[in-house]
Amino acid sequence: METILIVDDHPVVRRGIRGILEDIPGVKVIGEANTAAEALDLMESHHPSMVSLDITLPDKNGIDLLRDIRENHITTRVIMLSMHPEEQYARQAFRNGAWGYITKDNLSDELTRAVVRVMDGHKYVSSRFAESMLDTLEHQNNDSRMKDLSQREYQVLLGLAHGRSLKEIAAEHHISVQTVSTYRSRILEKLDLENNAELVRYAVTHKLIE
Amino acid sequence: METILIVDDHPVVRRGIRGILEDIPGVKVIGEANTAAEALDLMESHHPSMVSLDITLPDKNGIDLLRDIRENHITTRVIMLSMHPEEQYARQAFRNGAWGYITKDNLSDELTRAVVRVMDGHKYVSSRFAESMLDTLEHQNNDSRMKDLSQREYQVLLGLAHGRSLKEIAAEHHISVQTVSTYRSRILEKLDLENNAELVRYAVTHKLIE
DNA sequence: CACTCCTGTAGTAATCCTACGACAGCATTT
DNA sequence: AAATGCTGTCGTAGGATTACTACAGGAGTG
Repeated sequence: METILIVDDHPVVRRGIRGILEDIPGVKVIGEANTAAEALDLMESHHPSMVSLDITLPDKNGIDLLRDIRENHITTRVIMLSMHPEEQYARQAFRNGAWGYITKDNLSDELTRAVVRVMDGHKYVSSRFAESMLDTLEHQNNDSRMKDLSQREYQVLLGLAHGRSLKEIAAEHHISVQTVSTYRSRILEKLDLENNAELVRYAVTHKLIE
Repeated sequence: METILIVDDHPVVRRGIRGILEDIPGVKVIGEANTAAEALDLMESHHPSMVSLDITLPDKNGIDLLRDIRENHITTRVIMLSMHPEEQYARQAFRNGAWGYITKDNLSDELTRAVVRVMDGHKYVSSRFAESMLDTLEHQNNDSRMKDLSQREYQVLLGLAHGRSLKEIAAEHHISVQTVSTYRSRILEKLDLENNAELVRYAVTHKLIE
């Protein structure tokens, strides 16, 4: 019996996921968490064999939580769910030990497939993502600058592109405003941009937002 | 019997919403659409009395769809769902005849409340918005249409979108930095934008730059 | 004509942002 | 092993930006 913990801050989504998972034979949902803290608590008490983890959580970045989980619960397999096909996150997810990465686009189909695959000990990547990964590999000439951003830098890039202030971004990631500002400088440097306006344009043309 | 059409491009979310709605006595979900086109088709064939409509759809902006629905199905009441609490959308939604606006944050609770309220002929706004709504309505009594930008404002819009600093723009036009800042404020107000990032995006999508 | 809206303009004070410098822990290279 | 480079993290200080407030002249309206 596979025991699964659902981590997502949107109750509707949790409900949807629970429904999907409970239709899979041999699977039991043992709990739902809507924050990283709650998730860790529940992991401590229930030791689920699998976790369905959203990348965006209120108190912590999903990737960070993934790392925490990997540290203390090595056997637990994590499937990351993302609302958007942001490739950068997918790579980071796998780099940090995720077993699956799917976007919520066509979750109903994919989640089942992913869980079944992972139950059998395989890794799972959505076909959609596989394609875009190929794409990326092919087109890396022009776009390779992106991959050089560190995780933090990427987070800040997204935040700024979305119009969040340094202060907000800092709070979101629990770091100081100055740190965020440093990342911003490094982003501009690495991507050869001059100012925030160019940064936003960069994000738009590279489909990181909208 | 209230007949409801669910419009959302994320199957999980649809599933969650369907579950919630089907728990309300007197409610029947008569279909699910994941694109605007599909939604209009289903409306044509089923004439639902209510629509649960996501603001972001693949083929069309939710607000636009809302407008279409209002044009051809005046009696159908629409409740808008949004993933994020972007107030400007809420305003637009009501301006375009929505009956309810809720964020998916705490959807399970709110959706039921909203549907029940709307079934009874009331409008529904999550309390979270109530305040900012009032604010806006007050402002909009006098003026609801979006006026054009003045010459100066347009110049500043272009300058900012190009990434020039207030200082540079001020020098360029021989006016003080504060004046430029005032124009900026008026631009944000008039175009219903929140910050410079949105301003840049606006300029990009309206082809004012690049 | 009186009234209101829009536009151009700017000051003040409170914040915000940014450039720079620092430093420690890794990873990679030599 | 020593050197180098990248990453994550901050502090300081001063310039930049912002929200507010203000006011005058012109346009449009009842």
